[in-house]
Amino acid sequence: MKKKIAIIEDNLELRENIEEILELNGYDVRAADNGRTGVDLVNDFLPDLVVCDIMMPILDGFGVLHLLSKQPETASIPFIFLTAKAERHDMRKGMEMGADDFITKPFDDIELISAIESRLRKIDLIAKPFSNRLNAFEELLFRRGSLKAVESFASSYEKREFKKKSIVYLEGDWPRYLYYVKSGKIKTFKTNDDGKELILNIYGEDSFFGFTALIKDEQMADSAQVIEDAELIMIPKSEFYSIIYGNKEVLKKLIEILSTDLEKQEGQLLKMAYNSVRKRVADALIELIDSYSGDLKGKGYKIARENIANYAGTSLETCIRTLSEFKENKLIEIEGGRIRLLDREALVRLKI
Amino acid sequence: MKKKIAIIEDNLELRENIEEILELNGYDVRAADNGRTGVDLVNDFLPDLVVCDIMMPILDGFGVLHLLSKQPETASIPFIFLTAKAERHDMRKGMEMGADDFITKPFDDIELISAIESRLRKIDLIAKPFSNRLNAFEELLFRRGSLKAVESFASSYEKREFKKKSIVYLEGDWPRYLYYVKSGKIKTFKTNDDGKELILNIYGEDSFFGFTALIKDEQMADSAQVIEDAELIMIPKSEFYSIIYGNKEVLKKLIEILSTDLEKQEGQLLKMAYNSVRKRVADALIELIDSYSGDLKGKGYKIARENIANYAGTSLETCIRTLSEFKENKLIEIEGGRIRLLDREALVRLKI
DNA sequence: CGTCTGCTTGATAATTGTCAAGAGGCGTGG
DNA sequence: CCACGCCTCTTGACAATTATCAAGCAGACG
Repeated sequence: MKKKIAIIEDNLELRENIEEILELNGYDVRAADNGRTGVDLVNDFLPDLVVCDIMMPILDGFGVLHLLSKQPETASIPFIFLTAKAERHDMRKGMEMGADDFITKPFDDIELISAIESRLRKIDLIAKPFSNRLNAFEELLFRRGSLKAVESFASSYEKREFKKKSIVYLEGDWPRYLYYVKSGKIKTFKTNDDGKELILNIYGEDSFFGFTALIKDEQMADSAQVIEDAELIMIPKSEFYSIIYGNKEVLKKLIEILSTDLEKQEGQLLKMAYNSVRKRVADALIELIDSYSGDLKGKGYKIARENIANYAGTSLETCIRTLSEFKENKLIEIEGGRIRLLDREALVRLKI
Repeated sequence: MKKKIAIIEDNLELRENIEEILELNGYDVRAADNGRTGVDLVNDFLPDLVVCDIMMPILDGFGVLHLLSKQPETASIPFIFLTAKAERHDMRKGMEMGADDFITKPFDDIELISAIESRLRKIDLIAKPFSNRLNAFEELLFRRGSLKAVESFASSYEKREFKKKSIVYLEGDWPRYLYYVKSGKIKTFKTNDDGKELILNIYGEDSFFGFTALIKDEQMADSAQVIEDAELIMIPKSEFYSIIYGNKEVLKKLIEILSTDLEKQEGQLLKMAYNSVRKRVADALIELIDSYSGDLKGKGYKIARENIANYAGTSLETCIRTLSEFKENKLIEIEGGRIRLLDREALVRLKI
């Protein structure tokens, strides 16, 4: 599908000129001739990018940017200013307000197109739907090489294989890497004074872990252990910082990820406080099986009882007893230690 | 104390000129004459701001910025590029890499100083120590007016008074404001299917709440209720977005805040799973009393038992029984319903 | 003065953890 | 190939913890 671009420019000649250039380059273009109609156009057209003059009658470029950045639907549309020769003052103001780029008049076709393409390419990397929680982030990390921003960016990161049960890091370690799971499964957990373990997360293929400690540059607050032979890509701390702090879009994504996690954990907390063991075990089972998705569906899942117990925050024996109950109630089936769901819905909706 | 500025510039005349200007303006200035020594200088001197030429032999300005942004200690030092006339290409590249401003040669004293001061002022707002979790963020929000970025920024937000027990918002509402507590106390909580309530947070004077839902623009995941007559300042959604998304520094702060919260909640989860009611009640009591800090120290704190119970995730009666135990053990004192800590340390360190 | 609300204690039942012991599977070394 | 030890899974018995229902008491308030 054609990319949509909105142009806001009061000068007729210039406006038509830009429209023509962009249409020739295969974009779907609409234009407005002042700030106010421009804002309406953007709200209506929801373009992939806005090119906007700064000096305009009625509502100037800054006003347009301000209005658009107030609405979540339009806040993240890339915004390129047109400015009559680089006025530092304007530039500074625009940057502070969140403009993405500047094109100074007069400009030629190539300049215009290259500025637009560079910006669209960049937004493409991060605008992917948020289905797999870290997809966008990942793309940004791994495709970054192709943007050849700086030569010294190592194109390949360290890759290591970890055997089942081996420790990736321990609570209290200083963070040195961001980890990306290429294959296998990792659990992160915390241990209390009595040595009881609570699993916080299970990371399967294609996910990142270990960034909270990196962000704060503090000791790890949890431990990570392999529960299925894994291959991890380790992105060094320094790379992580330059990726994170260099780019506003990555920061935004990261904020979304963190607040999603936060909400999820609030839910967990409520469950842990008041749900019966029965419900907690059911939830843990569902969560674990989902994170094992695509394994051995026919035969059922081989999941260590201890992991279920530690995820549900209960003792091993109680957990096993509850599983036996589920078995009697025909909710699950156990065969050779492998668990198969018979009535997933009932497990999810469990009343008591 | 004098602000420290590092200058990296290969041209002798220009370098000495800048040094002189800045020293006359009361800064503590050091200079390096190429990129490599410049990086060493910054690592050593840890300035409040770096002014750096782009075109230099040995290691150019981009290289310097890249190296500095890899190290957490130097990643957030404001970075101003000197560039020979606004080359759009360089500017774009620099912005992508995280430069904060550009000064184009030739420039006069006023330009240089104003760029530096504007940047330092901005960083000052957010660089405050992170003692009260949201102080920095707050400053940014409320002082923003003084930066007079855009006239249309309303200088005063809606302010409302809430009586004890009144509801600020309910789980499932759509977010419309970011809330700032000017006085009083608010609790946020979730309710499970049986109607049991778990308190997630207590917000006292000078703190913000309600932003997770705003960030994701989704329905509220918790409810908020007043537990002590409160005065709330309500920052409309649209303002929130333009503040958040317009500024990289705010984004960074927000990430820190979120990951701190996330870590704290992981700890909570562990406690909720395995700690005895005794420990949970002790923790809840400490947390609540801390959030009531500065109230009526001498007489003890008037805290509803129900709130302690809901924070600890236990039944009201059990909570009261546990408090009675604490009283017998001389850990606390209860007089006219007011609770006073006698042995805070013992409560914190409680074994069983 | 009555009524309401919040705090406290008692009795009892339900839930969950702990200790103990046995069954079955799996790999290893003889 | 088999026996052995080790590990995980499972069940039983019992004790400890915690919730629930019920009732009384004190202070606040109209």
